[in-house]
Amino acid sequence: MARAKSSTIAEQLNGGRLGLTAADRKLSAALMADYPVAGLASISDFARVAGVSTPSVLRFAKKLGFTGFPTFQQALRGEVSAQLQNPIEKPEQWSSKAPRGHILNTLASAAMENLGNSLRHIDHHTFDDVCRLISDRQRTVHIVGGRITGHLAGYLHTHLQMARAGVRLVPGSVSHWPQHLLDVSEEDVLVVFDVRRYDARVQEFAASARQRGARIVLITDQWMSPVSRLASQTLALRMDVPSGWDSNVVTMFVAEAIVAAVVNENWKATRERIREIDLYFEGGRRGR
Amino acid sequence: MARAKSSTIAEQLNGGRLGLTAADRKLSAALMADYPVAGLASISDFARVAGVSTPSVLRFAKKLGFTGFPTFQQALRGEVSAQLQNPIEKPEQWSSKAPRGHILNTLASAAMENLGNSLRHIDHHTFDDVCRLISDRQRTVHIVGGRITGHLAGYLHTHLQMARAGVRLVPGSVSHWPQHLLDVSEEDVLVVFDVRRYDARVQEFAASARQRGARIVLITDQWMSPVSRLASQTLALRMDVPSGWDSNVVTMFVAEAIVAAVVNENWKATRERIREIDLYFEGGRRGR
DNA sequence: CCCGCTTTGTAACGATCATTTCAGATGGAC
DNA sequence: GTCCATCTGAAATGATCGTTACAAAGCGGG
Repeated sequence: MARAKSSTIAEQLNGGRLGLTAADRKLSAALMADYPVAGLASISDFARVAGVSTPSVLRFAKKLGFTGFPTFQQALRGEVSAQLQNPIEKPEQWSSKAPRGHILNTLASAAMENLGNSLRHIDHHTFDDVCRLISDRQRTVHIVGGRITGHLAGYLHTHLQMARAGVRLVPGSVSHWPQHLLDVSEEDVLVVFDVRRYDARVQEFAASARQRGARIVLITDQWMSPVSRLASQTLALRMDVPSGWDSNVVTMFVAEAIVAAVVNENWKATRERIREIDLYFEGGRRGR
Repeated sequence: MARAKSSTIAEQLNGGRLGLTAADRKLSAALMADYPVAGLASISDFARVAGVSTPSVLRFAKKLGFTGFPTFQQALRGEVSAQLQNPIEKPEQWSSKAPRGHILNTLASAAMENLGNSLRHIDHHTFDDVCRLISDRQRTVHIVGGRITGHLAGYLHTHLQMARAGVRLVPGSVSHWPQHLLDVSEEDVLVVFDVRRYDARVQEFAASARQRGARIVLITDQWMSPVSRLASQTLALRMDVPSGWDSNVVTMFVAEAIVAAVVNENWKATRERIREIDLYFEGGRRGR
C-alpha cells in the first residue's frame, strides 16, 4: 500500500498524480476550502459538506494511501499539529497548484502587476474626492458604461444602491438614453466607465450630461478615454494582460473600493438601509 | 448550543476560573501540550493520552460549557480553522502612493491575498475541465447568476459570445426563467455564479437544468453554494475583504481566465468571429 | 446502439464511540 | 477512626460512525 510520498495531503492532492474522479475532486475542493479542518469532522459530515456519499470519502482516503478514514484523520491532525508549531514557514510551502506557465498563473501575475501599477498611478486624493462626490446625498449619482464596462457599471450600481439612495444606472440600450438624460440635473454626478474601444455613444452621453451641469467621474484605462476632457476626476487604471483582451479585474477592484469608501463614510445609515433591503428579500437566505 | 464565554478554550483553561479537579488538570495539561490537536482525537484516545478515563473527559467538556464531547470538538476545530486562516501577513512593500492604512491599500492587499489563496485552492485540472466543457461547440452554454453575481454572469456572457456561438445569458428577471429553461437541453452546460447569501432561485434553476441533463459548472465562494451538489465542476474562490461585503475581484479574474482559455483553445475561429462582430459595430471605434 | 468498464450511491453490518449509571476510591473534617 | 462529600473509573447502553457488499448509473469504445 502506497505510503504517502509527499509530506502533506495537500501536496499530494495538488500534485495531480492521483487519478481523481469527480467525487474525489469535490472532496478535494471541500477539503481545500477549509484545510485541513474540513477533514477532521466525522466521515458523514465531511461527505455531506462535499456533497458526496460516505463511501466516496472512504475511497478517497484509501486512494491517498491510508488504510481507512481514521488513519486519514490522524494524518491530518498531525499536519495541523506541525503547522501550528511553526506558523512562519507556511506561506512558502504552499504555492499555487497550477503548474508554472498555466494560464491561471500567467494571468494572475499580470493581474497582480496591474493592481500594483494602478495603485501606484492613482492619486489617492483624486480617489478620495471621487468618493466624497459619490457619498454626497445631495447629488444623484448616475452610472454609465459601454458594451463591456456596462457590466461593471451595473455592479457598482447594485452595490451603491445598498449604500445610499439616489443612484441610477443608465440602461444598456442606447435608445433609452435620451429620456434618462432628462433626469440628469445640475450638481449630479455621472460615473463613466470607458475603456479601450472607447464607446462614442458613452462619450456623447457624458458630454450631454456635462452640459446639463453634472460632474463627471471617469474610470478608464491607461490610454485614457476622450471623456477625460469632460471629467472633473479621472481614475486611469492598468489593464494589460497577455490574452488579447484587457482585464477588468482592477476595474472591479476600484468599483469595490469606491463602494467600501462610500459605505465607510456613513456606516450607520448604510447599515440601516441594508437591513431594510433585507426585509424585502425574504427568500433565498442561506449560508453559515 | 452552549457557547464558551471566553473566545478560546485555552483562555478559559488558563483563566483558572473553573474549579479544576485532578483529572481535569491532567486533561488540561494534555490538551495544552498539543493544543488544540490533542482534543481532536476520539474521546478514548484523548483520555488515554491524558491518563484518565473517558467519563472524565466528558465531564471536562461539560465543565467548559459544552453539551457533549462532539460539541467540544467542534469548537476546537473552529479554533484551528480560524488560526490557520490568519497568520498570513505577506503583502510585500509594494510602493503605492496611497498612505499605509488607506482603504485602497487595505483592500488591495486583501485582493492579492484572495487571489493567491484562490489559486492555491483551485484544482487546475478542474479548471481545465471547465474550460474544455465551455469550449465544446457542440454544447450550448447557459450562464446564470444572482442579484450580485448576475453582473459577473453578464460579463462572462459578453466575452464568451466573442469566442464562440451558442452562449446564452439567463436573464436577470426571474419571471423569464421558465421559458429559458426550455432552451436547456441535454449535454448543455450551465455556468452558475452563486456566492454567499446564496440565491434559492438560482439553486432551483440549476436543479431543473440538471434534471434536463445539463452539466453544471459552479463558481462560488469558499463557503460553497449548495449548488455544488449538482455541479460536475466547482471552483471555490476566496473573497474575504475587510469591508462588510465579499469581493468579486477574484470572481472577475476567473471569468476572464475562462474566457482566455476558451479563446486559446481555438484562436483562429475566435479571431474570425471577432472580426465579423467588429463589422457590425461600425461606430465608436477609437483608441490607441 | 449495445457492451464493457469505471464510478457512484444505497443499504446493511459490525465496530467504535459517547454517554449514563453506579460502585469504589479519595481526602478532609471532626 | 469514622463519616460525608466529592471525585473517579469500570461496565453497560444506545447512538453514531466507518466499512463492506452490491446494484444502479455514467462513460467510452466497438
